[in-house]
Amino acid sequence: MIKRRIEEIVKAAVDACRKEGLIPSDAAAGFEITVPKIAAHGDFSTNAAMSLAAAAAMQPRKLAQEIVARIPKDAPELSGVSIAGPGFINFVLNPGWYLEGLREIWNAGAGFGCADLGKGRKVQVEFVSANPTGPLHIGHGRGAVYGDCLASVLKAAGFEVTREYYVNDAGNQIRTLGRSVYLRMKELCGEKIELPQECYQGHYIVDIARTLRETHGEAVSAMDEESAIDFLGEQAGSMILDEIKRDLAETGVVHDTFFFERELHKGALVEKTIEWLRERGHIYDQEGAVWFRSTAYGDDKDRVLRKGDGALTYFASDIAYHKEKYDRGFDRVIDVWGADHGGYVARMKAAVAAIGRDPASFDAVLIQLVNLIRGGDVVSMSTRSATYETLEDVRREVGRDACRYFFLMRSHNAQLDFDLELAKKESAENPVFYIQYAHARIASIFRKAEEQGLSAASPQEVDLANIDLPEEVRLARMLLVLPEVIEECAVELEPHKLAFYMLELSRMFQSYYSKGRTDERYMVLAEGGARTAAKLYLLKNVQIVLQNGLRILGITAPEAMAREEDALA
RNA sequence: GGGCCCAUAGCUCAGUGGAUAGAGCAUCUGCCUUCUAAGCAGAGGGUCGCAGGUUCGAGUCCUGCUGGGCCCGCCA
Repeated sequence: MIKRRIEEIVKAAVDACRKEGLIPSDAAAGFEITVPKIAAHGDFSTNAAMSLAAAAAMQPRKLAQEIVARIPKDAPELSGVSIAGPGFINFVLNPGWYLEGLREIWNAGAGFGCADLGKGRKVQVEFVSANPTGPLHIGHGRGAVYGDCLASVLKAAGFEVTREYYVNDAGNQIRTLGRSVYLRMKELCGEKIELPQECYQGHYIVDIARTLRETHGEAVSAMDEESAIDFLGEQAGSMILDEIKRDLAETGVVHDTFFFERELHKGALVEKTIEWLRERGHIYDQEGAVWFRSTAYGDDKDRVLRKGDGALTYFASDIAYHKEKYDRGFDRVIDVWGADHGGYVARMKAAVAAIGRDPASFDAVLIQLVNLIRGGDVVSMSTRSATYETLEDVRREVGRDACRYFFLMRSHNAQLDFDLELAKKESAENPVFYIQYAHARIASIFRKAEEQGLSAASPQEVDLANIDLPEEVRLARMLLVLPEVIEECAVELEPHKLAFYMLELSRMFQSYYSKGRTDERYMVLAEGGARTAAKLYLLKNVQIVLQNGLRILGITAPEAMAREEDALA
């Protein structure tokens, strides 16, 4: 990684200063390597002289001179080092070094971009986890795509990742589902019913009732009401879960494991966990209820695990579930929740601490709301009524690729305006289209090249001197940044940065490509000799990076952009 | 009343304690005989919500305020 190399160079120079007593050996080593906003300031910059000036009792610029003096003049990576402003040390890289770096992309191919941040540690990403009581809405969709992409990013960053879906199949909601189906079934039999407000109102309940009536009608009519409701809840829940799985699969989201709350109860794991906590002093009884002392770990109030009526709370199951996660051997646990669960973070962190795990190994990521925009207006969404926008509707309308990209193109902790019209546009305004178009253009050039009997030079035979246009060097440099972007996404749990990177890279390529229209030096297939082979070599690397980035985002990399009229023909 | 999130160009948003705060859309001006113009180049447009503080340096960190979203149950 380029940045790391610069860091090593600066560190060596700073250490040399230390050895000579210019900087006290106990001074904090803190300095940063950054990319200046302004190109004229070079490719990389460090604040080392400024941050160490106080400890060295020197003027920053003076110290900068001392540091620069200890950087080898003949470092192959560098073509220039200068001191600027209040004491920045700026580095201009040797363009040839970037171009040499392309070899790394070519050789790694689909593996380029991977980093070793995770060092094989096991991380579980739990996401979606919607109760199987109805179809997924767009809020679930955002969480699903975020969680999936985060998992891919973590995998690329060197973690061993498991995608998990937690199914609440034991609570009241499943009973309510059972009751809703039960009533609809009676209605189908010609009875006049009244559907209570807390029941699920959607039409899908009627469909499920009809199916279950056909398959299990007789059995159900033989049951008493209570067992019928239980039975129907279980059946309907499993049918809906199948639908959710299909819906997710069509969105490109596939979980490795499904964990059922029922399993916890079967093994009496919730009770066992409460006892486990009790033995360690985290539990007390008060007013007939069993309490968890979460305030001991920073929660603002203690929480009930077993209610006065003897029933376990949802939170009790959650603790048992999370204990079970760690017992399965995960070094790190990430939960992806909707923003409305913000109030649960503190108690869950407390629970992780109480079960003897490092709270820092647990992250609850909150995904903010999605506003659907159609024609400039917010399409309002109400969760309880049957009128909310489903993930499936949106995906069918805009397509899977656009759907995913739009969910990923904003930081998860900011609300997202999802513009349906924009997502459908086939023009540069639509970022998904634009990125895919960049990939398709490259594919098209390669098709043309093949027709002309041309192909990319291999790293062994390419003459890098033929890649000499400033835009080409910039492109090469941009390509080499991918591993750093992925690391950043993984550290900050923010895959949207990859989405932005992809857009920026696409712009860079599209701009370069377009110059070929007016300036032959930029035209890839212009002269057909070693120069063309070198340009194709560069383009091949651009294509690899586009493909790898798109793969992590879960978006297809098309060989050609089919016009709508072509598709119809 | 308390907690979490958000506030940056007309609009949608990037922005790692660094130097002159950036994109896209929209507006205006150019560019098609060429590898896909489904595109490209350029111009204008800013009190980074407000007020303090921390320091060599703050859009970024801290405090207070204003405005908006979500949440605050022995619900799930």
